[in-house]
Amino acid sequence: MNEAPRVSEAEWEVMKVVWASAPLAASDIILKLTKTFSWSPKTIRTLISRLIQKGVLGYSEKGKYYEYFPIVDEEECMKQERQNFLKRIYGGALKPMLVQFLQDDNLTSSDIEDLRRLLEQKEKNKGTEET
Amino acid sequence: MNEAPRVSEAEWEVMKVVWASAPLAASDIILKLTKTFSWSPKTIRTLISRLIQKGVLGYSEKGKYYEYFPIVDEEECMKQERQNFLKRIYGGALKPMLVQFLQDDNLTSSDIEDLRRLLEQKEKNKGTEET
DNA sequence: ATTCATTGATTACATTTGTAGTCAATTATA
DNA sequence: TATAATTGACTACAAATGTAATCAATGAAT
Repeated sequence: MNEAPRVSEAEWEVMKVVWASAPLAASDIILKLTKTFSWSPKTIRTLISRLIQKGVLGYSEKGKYYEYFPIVDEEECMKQERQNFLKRIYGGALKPMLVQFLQDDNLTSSDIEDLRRLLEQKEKNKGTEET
Repeated sequence: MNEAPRVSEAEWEVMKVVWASAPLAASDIILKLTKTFSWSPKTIRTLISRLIQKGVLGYSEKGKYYEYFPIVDEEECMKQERQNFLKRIYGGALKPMLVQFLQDDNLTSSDIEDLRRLLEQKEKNKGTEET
């Protein structure tokens, strides 16, 4: 029921903008992206077209111009990307991956505390889980 | 000093095999990969060639055939992939990413405990860090 | 009203990637 | 040894991707 439309790296940047502030006119998308990337407006329009073809971006004629909005859910897509990454690089082994990310050492003390609390919570839930 | 050779997904699978058991003859690489993927031996040889062109795979004439070995370090490459992923999907924000991975709920109780211990350790180190 | 700029559709083109096939030399085998 | 299979170099080709340009229609600005 749910095809997996491959969103390329450049296309992903467009989706991020749209997810963040949809609905948006093409010109708005272009404005935001040209601040971060050296992309021609033409290029960005191409990316938009492709996202529409792929069925992940939608549009409606609002007023004189199109207004674009996401068709697919950001959380869902991110989850998919997480799973792809995990599978591709770690063969799906979550813990080793987490350990390495933790060892990359980019966490503040308060991040660490938050994560510990989250894990504590998880552990408790495990305890009360149904078999 | 260190160009970033883009290793594609299929190529990455070849590297994984080589990292795991180098040095290997092409036929060995092919044997291992055809067990997991429906790739023609020709395809795998193409991937090997491209990896050599990209400078991430090396070979030496051992006996009658080539023996292949990795030029780049697996840990380094994985770190690079982690960073790419983190940047691309989370704009570089490590904690949110970790939280989501944790919430995907694929950890056993003992995984969770290990991670907690690791975080505890990290927190201690933070305490004794030089400014 | 005329001209310029913008929008969206369509087309372009090089590079990368997936997925092989060809071919000459070499090796293994009948 | 004659023949078949394998190896490695080179070639092939379509789809995806990055990166635009062209073109017709529409809207904006003088």
